[in-house]
Amino acid sequence: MTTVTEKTPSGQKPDKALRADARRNRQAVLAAAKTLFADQGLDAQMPDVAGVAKVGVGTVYRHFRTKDELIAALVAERFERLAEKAREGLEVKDAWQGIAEFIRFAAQIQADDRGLCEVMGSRPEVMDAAARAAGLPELCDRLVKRAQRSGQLRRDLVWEDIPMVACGLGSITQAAVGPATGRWPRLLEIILDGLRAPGGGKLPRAL
Amino acid sequence: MTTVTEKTPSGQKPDKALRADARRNRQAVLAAAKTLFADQGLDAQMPDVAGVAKVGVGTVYRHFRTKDELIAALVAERFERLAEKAREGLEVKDAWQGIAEFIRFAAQIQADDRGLCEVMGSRPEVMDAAARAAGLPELCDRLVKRAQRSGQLRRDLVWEDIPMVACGLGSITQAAVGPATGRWPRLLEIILDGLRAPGGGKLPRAL
DNA sequence: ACTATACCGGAACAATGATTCCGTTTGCAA
DNA sequence: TTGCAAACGGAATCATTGTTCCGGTATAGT
Repeated sequence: MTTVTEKTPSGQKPDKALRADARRNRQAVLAAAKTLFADQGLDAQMPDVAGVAKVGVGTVYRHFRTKDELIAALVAERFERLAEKAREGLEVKDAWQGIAEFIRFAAQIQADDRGLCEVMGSRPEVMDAAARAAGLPELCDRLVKRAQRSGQLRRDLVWEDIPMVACGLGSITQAAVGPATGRWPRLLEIILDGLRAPGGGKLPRAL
Repeated sequence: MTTVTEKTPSGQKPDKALRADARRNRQAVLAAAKTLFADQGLDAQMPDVAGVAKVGVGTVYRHFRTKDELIAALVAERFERLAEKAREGLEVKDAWQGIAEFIRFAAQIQADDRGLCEVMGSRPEVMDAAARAAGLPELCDRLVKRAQRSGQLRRDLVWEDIPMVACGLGSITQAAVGPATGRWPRLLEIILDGLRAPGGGKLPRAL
């Protein structure tokens, strides 16, 4: 069962033990997929991915067994970045700043990636898995608790609310109905405003 | 060109001039589609719709030329209800109550309908068209202006923000990650809280 | 009852797009 | 250099689903 030469078509970080051209192609595919899914959404097609990567479809499939697996890889990468940002947030002096920055980042990441938003909307399981893998539940929990301890975040929030808010922000960024494009950052601030602890906190509500 | 006997396969309200069984079947199809799309999302299949409606596929297609047309019909119906609610909101004594109720309703409608959320997420044009047809831009504008006049709603909101907020709430309701199901109403209240005019308004922020 | 016709059912068709297959090419270790 | 396993390309295949077609059936006016 568990041979040393185990097949790892898409495994975690097996950049080793790959022939030079293979490694290069894999990167090309990932890059192509990233931009294609980002601006065409989830129904960008595999042949197109291959095309943009200057590679045959077969090659795409050698690196990622299915379209879903490719998407999952992309999602994982995003969540990795998110988790990183969360850790940074925990370092920031001001606890509120820490969590607020994290949420802003999450919104931005989605504003830039239609595909990500669609996964969020139509495949919660995938997101959930990726989030768990990146350790986000734990990180969110810490961000929340810390900001609450400092009295700047509403007492009634729990970490599970963070993904929801992030998700909502994601679709807000995409929902730019015609003339409203670019207004989402303001809504983001309004929501953050709502998350702040009533009364408490360093920054008074009225600015 | 414009004959009196014009074909109206799916027209507005041609419930008249339809044979009894046809009218009945049309209703059945709509009902089936409503529930199927509501809980399976947009990729519920036409044959299934027919099946649930106890009707042949052909019949579905006689009433709705394409799947998109069927979806559009469903969406239109929802927006009709939404518009109605908006008009009610304009009648409510308290302007804030009026708009808040409207937004709550919009959130609920989406919480109950996965398909609607997906249309929102992946086909803004359809939504836009339906909203326009139902006169929602105008209605939202009035709701917003009225609540602002009474000093209860943030001055910097414009009607275009309402669809965005509604959209965001929609995906929040769907994003129930496992144990968080049912928490969305609280988030809704938090957001409404953020929309209230700072300082002003009848209800003081601290409860 | 009778017929013209509006409607129905569902098998068959077509299009779209993911995935497989296999002959050819390339990297690299000996 | 040479040998060969690792990779490649992309035409061909398969699966899924929306949509069409047409022989049969129900409705409503006479």
